[in-house]
Amino acid sequence: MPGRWGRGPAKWWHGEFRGCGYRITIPRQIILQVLDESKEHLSAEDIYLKVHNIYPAIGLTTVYRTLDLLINMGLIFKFDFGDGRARYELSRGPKEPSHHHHLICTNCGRIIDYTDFVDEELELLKKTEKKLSKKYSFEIKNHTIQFYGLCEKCSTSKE
Amino acid sequence: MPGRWGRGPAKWWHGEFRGCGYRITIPRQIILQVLDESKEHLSAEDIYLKVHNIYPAIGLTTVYRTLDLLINMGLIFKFDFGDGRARYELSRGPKEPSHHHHLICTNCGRIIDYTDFVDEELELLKKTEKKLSKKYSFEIKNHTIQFYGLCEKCSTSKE
DNA sequence: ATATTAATGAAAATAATTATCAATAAGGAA
DNA sequence: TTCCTTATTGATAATTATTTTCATTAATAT
Ligand SMILES: [Mn+2]
Ligand SMILES: [Mn+2]
Ligand SMILES: [Zn+2]
Ligand SMILES: [Zn+2]
Repeated sequence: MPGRWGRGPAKWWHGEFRGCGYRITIPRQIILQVLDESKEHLSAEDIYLKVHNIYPAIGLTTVYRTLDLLINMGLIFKFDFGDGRARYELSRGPKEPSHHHHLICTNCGRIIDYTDFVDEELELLKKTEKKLSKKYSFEIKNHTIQFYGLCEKCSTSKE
Repeated sequence: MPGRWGRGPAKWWHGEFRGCGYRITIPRQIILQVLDESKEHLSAEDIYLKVHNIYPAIGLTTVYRTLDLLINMGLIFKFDFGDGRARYELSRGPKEPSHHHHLICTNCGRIIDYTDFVDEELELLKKTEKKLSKKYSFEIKNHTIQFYGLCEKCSTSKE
């Protein structure tokens, strides 16, 4: 069954791979597909299981290796939300620029993506980065902002 | 040699322990002492080794257990800077309120504490927290802000 | 189609953290 | 102080996420 995988229209990230001399393999394509289709914050094992449904030959090692590669290429971000495993998400889709921050419930682990910034916030962030860059001679590439606390459910159930 | 440890003036956190019904033990006192005396971001093993110099009977398990306790009491913060081990620091000393953010070099792992906020930053942060609390019914307890990039050394050595 | 070699996956190795459990010592009562 | 209760400890074993190894496979250029 030739063409079972990878024969569709070239994806937006093919160029990125080619430019770096990396091969476009079936595992890599499906891992990216899984990341693209999920709105959650997937762990390596989550990804492994999802890929496994589509391509059972996948190995967990390959998932880790590919995630590492994607991080270095800047295509995904790696997060630690305190549950003992790393979690990953696409840094930017072809669609919307998905920059956002996180609200993390320290009781149940729920994660809320927070995207509705105000101009004021973005402006100040830019200004702060500039200030820090100069003062510490630090070349800032990106940032994370996380708010910890109790989600609605956990907050009310604790009274 | 009675009074070898723990006979000095009562520390600021003794009340916190008593209030929770926790016992004030030698390991706990020395772990807090080590955290208090260090300006670095110590890992559990770092702490274990430092405590071991003062109190060789210490066990690594106790370090982990105590750190967990201190986190739950709100006396320390736990951070992940991406080097595979958690790092800890006192959340507030008796001296200065030490709230700060971090610059993290993704090349050499250097961590820079950043404390020189502007009023504008603090104000906006407060405002943002209030907005998020309301919109997502999320009870915000604290936050982390981390900037990733290249430190001076790594930035220049890469040209 | 063939050659080259990057990429893969099974398995073993690592390393941080957690669980177990008998021994110890903190803190209250006498 | 001395004794009692039980929270705390530390040695050890267990767990678990991630890495390393290495022989096999498959993506790409020719
Ligand atoms: Mn997110
Ligand atoms: Mn710090
Ligand atoms: Zn919750
Ligand atoms: Zn550096």
